[in-house]
Amino acid sequence: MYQVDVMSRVPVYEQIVEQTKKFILSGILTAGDQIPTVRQLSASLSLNPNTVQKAFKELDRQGLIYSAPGKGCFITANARGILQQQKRGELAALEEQLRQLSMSGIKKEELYALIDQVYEKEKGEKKV
Amino acid sequence: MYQVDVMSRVPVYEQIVEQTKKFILSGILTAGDQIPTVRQLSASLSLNPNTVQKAFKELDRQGLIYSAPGKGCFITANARGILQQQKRGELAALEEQLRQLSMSGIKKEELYALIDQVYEKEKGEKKV
Amino acid sequence: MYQVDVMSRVPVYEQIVEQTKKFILSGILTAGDQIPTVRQLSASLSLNPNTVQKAFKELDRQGLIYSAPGKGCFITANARGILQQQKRGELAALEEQLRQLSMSGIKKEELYALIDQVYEKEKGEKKV
Amino acid sequence: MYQVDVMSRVPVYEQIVEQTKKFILSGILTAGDQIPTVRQLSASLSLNPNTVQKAFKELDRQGLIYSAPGKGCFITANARGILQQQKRGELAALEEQLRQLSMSGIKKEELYALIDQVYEKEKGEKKV
DNA sequence: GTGGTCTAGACCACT
DNA sequence: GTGGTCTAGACCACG
Repeated sequence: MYQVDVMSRVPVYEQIVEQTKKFILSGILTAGDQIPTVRQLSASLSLNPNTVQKAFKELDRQGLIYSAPGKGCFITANARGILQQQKRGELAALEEQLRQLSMSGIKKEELYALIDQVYEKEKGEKKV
Repeated sequence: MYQVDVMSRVPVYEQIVEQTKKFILSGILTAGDQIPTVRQLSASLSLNPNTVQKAFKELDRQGLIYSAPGKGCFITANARGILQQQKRGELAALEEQLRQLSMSGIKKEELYALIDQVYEKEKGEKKV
Repeated sequence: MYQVDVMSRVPVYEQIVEQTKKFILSGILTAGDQIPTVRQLSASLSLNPNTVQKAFKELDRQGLIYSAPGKGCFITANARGILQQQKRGELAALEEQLRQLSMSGIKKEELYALIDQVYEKEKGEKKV
Repeated sequence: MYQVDVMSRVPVYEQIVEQTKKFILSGILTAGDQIPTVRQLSASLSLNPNTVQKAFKELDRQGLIYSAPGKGCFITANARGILQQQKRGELAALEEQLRQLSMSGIKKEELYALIDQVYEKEKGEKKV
């Protein structure tokens, strides 16, 4: 399920955070689901337990998981809602990005096409 | 012209690189133009010359500027072209980003509107 | 293993880069190997950590090593291949060099002999 | 005749020195010939006279030219001989270069071919 | 412990 | 004056 790239310049713990978020957003992990334990994950990814611990602490801080001592970590009830809010907040950053693309000769239509492509696939997945 | 945020998590030298790229892309700096000297910029931004130097070296490495020791640093002939190519290459990353937005309940129409807004402004600037 | 000449006109950090390349090409360092840490190397060569850091960053940039913050720097999987390609690209420069030698009265046969000498030694090493 | 590349990382004055050497070696400039004056060359190359002056000083130092105050600079009688001696001394450096090529999978035969190619052309030029 | 960034200030070569 | 390199030493994030 999880996989990290140690060669990437993005910190390993952040990769775990991002992947967990992706899992929640895409519905692979839903409210109440238990995520792997620190030991399990650190073993399967050959990582230092501290690294995994740090990732989980960050997810906890953002209110996406809660830890039940002795039992494990679980997705919070409103994890998905929190993430959707976060993403909406990132729209501003997207605007700046689009501005630079517009100055790079990328045509409006290319972006339209890209959006359509992503949303079509999304639609298809929902049917499943 | 230049301005940096030392509190940001993104390295100062990288901020300088990004801003220079933005200047090139937007036409503020064009082929042959001299950019500020290391000393000028480090003084005006209250930075250590080494930090600015590091930024310039990175720009040189990417082929966006060339440095003529004893004279200064200048925008290369095809700097803009290189940047446009770079941005085009980043379209793939945008796709993943859009995928996450689509899963966050952001409507296709919101993205269309954002694009239109950016490209309209662009059009206006071109008229000037 | 490493050794630098601070009196040389070629920058120390570049000497480190070149030596590392040589180690990779000769098989002393192979894919996955960890190279000395910044602190180790700077201490053993009596250099400032920054100088070594600069060398490693350059190697990283060329795709010959990757740095895993908190762990160390390692030879990339295709480092050797990249180097072999680089050297092949330098053949053009060799041609100009040979042209000047030919105009300096150096006989063709002297160059043949030099090549044979190098390739004979190479052959000998392969046997070991 | 002369031409410099300000974008190169090799110093401009050194480019002038190298080109002059090349002219001597190839017979374009021979003993007693007058080379351009500092003013002429700095004007035609759009360079600072100091830069040209520095190049000429270096050529003088190496015994390749001598300056007759008020008249100009001239190629010395044994300039060509000095250069041929210099090139011969550089054969050692070539050996190390060849060693690296041999470790890069470049075949002996490729080098033979390169030499033949250069020496054939040389031969042809001599006929003219 | 690791690498990455930054400051402070020096020296050099080049123009 | 310019950029390029280096030392000395600090602080941070990461594992």
